[in-house]
Amino acid sequence: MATISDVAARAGVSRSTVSYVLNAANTTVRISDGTRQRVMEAVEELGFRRNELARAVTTGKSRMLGFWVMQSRAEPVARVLAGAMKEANDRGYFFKMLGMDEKRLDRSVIDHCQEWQLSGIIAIHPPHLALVDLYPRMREAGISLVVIDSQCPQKDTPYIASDHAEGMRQALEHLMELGHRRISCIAGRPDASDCISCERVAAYRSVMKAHGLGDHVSVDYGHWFVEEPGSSQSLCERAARKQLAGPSRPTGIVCVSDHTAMIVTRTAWEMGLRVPEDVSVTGFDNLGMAALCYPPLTTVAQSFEGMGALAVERLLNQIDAGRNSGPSVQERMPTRLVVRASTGPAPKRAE
Amino acid sequence: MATISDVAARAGVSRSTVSYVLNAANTTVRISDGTRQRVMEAVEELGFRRNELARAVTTGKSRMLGFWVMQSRAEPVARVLAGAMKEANDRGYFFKMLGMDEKRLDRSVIDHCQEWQLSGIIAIHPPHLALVDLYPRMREAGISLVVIDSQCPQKDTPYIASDHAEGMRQALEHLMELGHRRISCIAGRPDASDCISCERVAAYRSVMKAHGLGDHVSVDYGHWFVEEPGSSQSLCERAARKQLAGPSRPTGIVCVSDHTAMIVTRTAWEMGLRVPEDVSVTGFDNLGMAALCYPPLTTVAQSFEGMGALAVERLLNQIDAGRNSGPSVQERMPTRLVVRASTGPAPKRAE
DNA sequence: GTGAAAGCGCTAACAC
DNA sequence: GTGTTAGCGCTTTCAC
Repeated sequence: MATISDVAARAGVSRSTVSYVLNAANTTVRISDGTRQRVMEAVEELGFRRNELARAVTTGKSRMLGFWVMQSRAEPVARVLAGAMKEANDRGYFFKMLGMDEKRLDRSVIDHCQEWQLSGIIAIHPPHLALVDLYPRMREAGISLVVIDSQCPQKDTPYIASDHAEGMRQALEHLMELGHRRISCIAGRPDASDCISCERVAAYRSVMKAHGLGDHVSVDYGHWFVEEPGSSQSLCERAARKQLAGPSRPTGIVCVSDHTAMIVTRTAWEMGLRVPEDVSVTGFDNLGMAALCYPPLTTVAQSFEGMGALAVERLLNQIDAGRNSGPSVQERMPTRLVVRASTGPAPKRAE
Repeated sequence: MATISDVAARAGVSRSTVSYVLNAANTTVRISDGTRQRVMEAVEELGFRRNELARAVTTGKSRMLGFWVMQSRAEPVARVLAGAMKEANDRGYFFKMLGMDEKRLDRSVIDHCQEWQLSGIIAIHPPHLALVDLYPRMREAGISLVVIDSQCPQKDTPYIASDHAEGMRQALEHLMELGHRRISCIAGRPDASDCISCERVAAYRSVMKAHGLGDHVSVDYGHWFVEEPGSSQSLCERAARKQLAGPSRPTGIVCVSDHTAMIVTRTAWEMGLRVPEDVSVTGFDNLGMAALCYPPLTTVAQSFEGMGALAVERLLNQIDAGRNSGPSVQERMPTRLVVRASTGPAPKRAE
């Protein structure tokens, strides 16, 4: 590999001159057109590629960001990452992958950031405990952080998530417009740390109350998302069976995730109930499968790609602002209701 | 950030001594326990973290691998990445993300590898054209490459994919054991470049023939996988409707992907056919949704994580072997049939 | 066993 | 405008 010295020699100039023409954008130094020509030609002829590693050492900026993922939910993670990468690449940054289903890295994330001079990291749904421990230390170490979709983030942690409450409201009001009044909810596991689900459930309760349907509020708990399908389903299924049994069953069920909604739908079929004729079901996420299943799922779409892109924007702002950046913000991405075929008019039933 | 010099000063030794104790594993030089003690204490007290960037510059090895993804199919990509990362981390390597849905990087992949001293890259389903162009140049540049699941890889490209033929055989023989004889196939788009689908279809044909069912061979084409559900479904759906119409319809349908199978199943429901009572359906992939839909999908599981891990192993072997590595291999990962509820005994019907 | 010194490839303050 | 020089943080050869 040709180095900058080789280029300098070939062009008959000094190394710094070469560096200047290479960094034309970042420097005030002006190089004459003739020299620049010769340098560029030499670069071309030698197939020279600048060593970004060395560059990062001298400048102290690696232009690498970390992407830290715990508990991978495959599709959302991939989509957030895709959105983040697109935005980062546009700005000349790249991602180094950290974590990904690892309970923890062998050396801590902070060590890793320091060793690799990472400017900052995006952490996607880190568990509460990991975050409580980590964030103050990162702050102290001067490493920027933006969290996506964590469980119970502390109030001062820069944080991006969907507007769960708004999403839930969209789903509920959609059902209400279709005439549903008896609407129940199937939520994530009742685990206190699971705030994403909690937020949605809280919204369910308050929207129901606001529409004078407080008496119909009914929440049961399944699993939040599924890694190993086996056991997880049964919890959700049990919740669904419980709610769907008997004549006073709900006419609509809002679920806190597409996974949950799929299981609820399946359970309904298995119980001889038709969706949406007998019971309408809504999901939350709008994963790929939502469009494919039968009936195609009415669900609240999250903009995973959008969250990724926004996270990068916030992260880079933070980095540019230096370590004494302004007060960190928590932001909510708008959700969008996607109406498909799993919801329909409320059946007329004796109550 | 403390540097190695700070540590040296504090421990009262030279910088090289510090470097030696830090690299105890890689060097033959032995340091006395006393000195090592003092150095380690200094490291501790100063909270010293070695600058891996600088280290990479001097050694010329970045211990970073590239993960290049085109045309993201979210879940498979995420799972391959997870498997690859686990393996890489165990060996002290990390991934820098390249591509991800970008049609191409602004600077070419090769430039990027050279600039960042990447030891090698994993490319997941790169399009045929990209690969044809790229591989020889990478070879020339001395950058190792392992391809996962490409369309039509050249024979000399190190390549890992599922044993599609074996997987298709598993699905077919499962149906045959259940008494099915009239088994049709729904494949990816008839696009010539789509060899993954082609391999499965070819296997379908040959297994059918081998069992004396050549007369029942029937292939129709939908979309291979779905990014934007809207239009894609209709193709698959049309194929399914065509096959399922009339009394001489197949009793079993093998699909080349879970996506396809979901659509076929849905179409069957919509046509008033029951799955599996009237028609059995198999998928291919075993994505998360396969366990959640109704009925839960019998499908051929691919070990995405396994492919990722194996790719890393092969890549690192290649890297260790130097640029004149042995003949590159193409490997097949075993598949595993997961029997769920979308398949059942063939219905007795007048033929 | 330890240190001095040269080097990795690049940037940037300073001179001319 | 361009070159000289020092420096980024680390590794590694070579003496002692």
